[in-house]
Amino acid sequence: MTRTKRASSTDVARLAGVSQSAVSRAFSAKGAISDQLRQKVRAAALQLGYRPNALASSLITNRTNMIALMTGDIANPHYARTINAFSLGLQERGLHVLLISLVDGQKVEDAVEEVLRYRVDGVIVISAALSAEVGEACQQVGVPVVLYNRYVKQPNVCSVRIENSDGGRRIADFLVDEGHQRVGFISGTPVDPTSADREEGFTRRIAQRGAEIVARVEGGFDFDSGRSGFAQIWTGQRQPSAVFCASDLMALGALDAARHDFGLDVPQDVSIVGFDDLPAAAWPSYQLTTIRQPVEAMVKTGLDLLMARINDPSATTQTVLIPGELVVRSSTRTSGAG
Amino acid sequence: MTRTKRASSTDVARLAGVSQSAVSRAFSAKGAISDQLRQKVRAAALQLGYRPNALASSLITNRTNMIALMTGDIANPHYARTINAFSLGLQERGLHVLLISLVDGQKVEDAVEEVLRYRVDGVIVISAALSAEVGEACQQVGVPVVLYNRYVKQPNVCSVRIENSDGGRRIADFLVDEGHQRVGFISGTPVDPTSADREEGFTRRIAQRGAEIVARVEGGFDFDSGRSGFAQIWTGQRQPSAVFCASDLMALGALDAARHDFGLDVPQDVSIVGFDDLPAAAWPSYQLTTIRQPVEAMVKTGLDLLMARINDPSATTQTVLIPGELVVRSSTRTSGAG
DNA sequence: TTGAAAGCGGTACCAG
DNA sequence: CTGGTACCGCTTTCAA
Repeated sequence: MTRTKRASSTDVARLAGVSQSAVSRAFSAKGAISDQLRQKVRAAALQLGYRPNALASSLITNRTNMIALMTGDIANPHYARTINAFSLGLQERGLHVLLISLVDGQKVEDAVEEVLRYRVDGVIVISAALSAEVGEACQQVGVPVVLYNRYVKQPNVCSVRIENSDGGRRIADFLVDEGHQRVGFISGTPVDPTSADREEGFTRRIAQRGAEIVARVEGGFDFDSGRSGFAQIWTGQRQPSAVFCASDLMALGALDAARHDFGLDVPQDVSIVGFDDLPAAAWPSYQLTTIRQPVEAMVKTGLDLLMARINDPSATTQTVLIPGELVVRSSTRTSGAG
Repeated sequence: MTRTKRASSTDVARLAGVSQSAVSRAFSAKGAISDQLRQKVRAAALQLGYRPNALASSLITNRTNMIALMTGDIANPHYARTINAFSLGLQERGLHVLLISLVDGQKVEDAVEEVLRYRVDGVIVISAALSAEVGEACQQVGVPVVLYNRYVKQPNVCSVRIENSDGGRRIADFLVDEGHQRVGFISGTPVDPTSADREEGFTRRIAQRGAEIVARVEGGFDFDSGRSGFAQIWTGQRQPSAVFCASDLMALGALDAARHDFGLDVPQDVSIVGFDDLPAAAWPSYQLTTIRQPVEAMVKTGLDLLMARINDPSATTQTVLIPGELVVRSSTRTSGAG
């Protein structure tokens, strides 16, 4: 019984002996229709395996109930949990997710162009890769955009992000408080403002406190770059007593490098700090000191901003900054003095 | 200049002084149209910020170029990398991803129902949660389905999966070869056939080889259940010399429990084996012996199956079994004898 | 409440 | 190659 063509509202109407309007009303929540008629329609629909075509209706309602989620590498656990939270949150709100993975070399504009063809009701940008062009293009066609942990000097684009600079500052304070005077830093992808901001706050405060950054290497936010970054630092001219990595994943790599590639004792020989508070940061093997990103809260905020704009496109745009929380575990030395 | 209404092909046609058909052709790859006309149309389109409405065209072409990806917990690294691979592969093929996260309590049928409204060209099921109903519903409306690491006794549904039973068998052989006689097992979610198959192959072969399963606990595929599962095993009546966990994530938890909660030496005191070969399995802290799932190859196969069915719905359905590969690292003891 | 008819934004067939 | 026209499946006035 393979049917090559799906039943349409016309088919249902014919079978039920009612008008097409009746079918439409039977499936719409606020349709003014008698129970009796609705029953009849539903029965016919069931018999034909009819399901309303959401795309056809979008044509007239101007709502697709689809939101584009533009992301970077999903395999990166930080993105993974963010996507997960957004995906669940959107579904709870009755929206569907059009997932776009930005590939490294890919032209961002093309991806946006593509998405706009699908008439999504909104766009959420999580990726590290894009920014201004997107806001531009979407704004022109009136599609609300929310930037997650990104920002752009553009008006009319909402964003939520963690206080990166402040996070870096807290880590600097913490390390100096614990007696560190020579520290190192492993950055994320060079172009990423997230990494830059964390570094800025860190660097500035380290200097203010009279400590010194004796090594800095460029990483790429992934495990391996943390591992090789640490190696580069440790084999360099001056060895720091603590290394701050711009992301947890890199910190895990750095920690493993310290322990397993160099046979060091962490935190006695060197302290390691990350940023994000991934689940793995709490695993017994790592016990990483880090800045916690309250993902749930951030995602909720992002969704609220998006929904607000969708429901009222003229609503003022907002930028919400969310403070991180220093989570001290045992990858960092605690000074005897307290 | 915020426009509340987007330009349509009619608008472009009017501005360019051409027919609507011309606009359509100008944006379709195989449109028989002169370069000159195309230029003119494109210019007008650019001026109006026009983009073809993919949804409207789907109405007539019966193709949306959207594929539903139904998944479980994205935060689980195993799912994350699978989704990543599918997402990239689909994009390469010019398809878009409608991402559906199955929530635990959620009725699967509802999710499918929802997806079918969007007229996706195909469905890929990665989740642990669903199976038969989906195939049923989709098949009735002629939407190709591919099951990833799932199966169902249903005809007309394609699937790819790793040889779970065989993987369990190989691990049993490996452990016995290395001199283990008393082993333990931590399962995944009880209802999951993936876990059951791995266990079946493992258990049977362990018995065949004259070794013994001295402990078995139920886990849930996550880190914590591996950790607590190991604790349960180790504090039980008889301690095994090796524990096989139905997934890597659980194995990492078990390994951490052994080392950090019980102060054991892995692999001297106890060997730990997982299944999946997550990136983390290769991290220096873990060095987990496991069965590698060739994710890229499996996903490619899944996509090929899906595309074949989309292009020819009458194509015969296939089930592809892909063998896993035993990856021996240092979480397992190597017998001196070799 | 119910039905008829006019589109929503495109595509495809047809004649020229 | 180009334009006219019917129609995809649904929602939404507007009358009845």
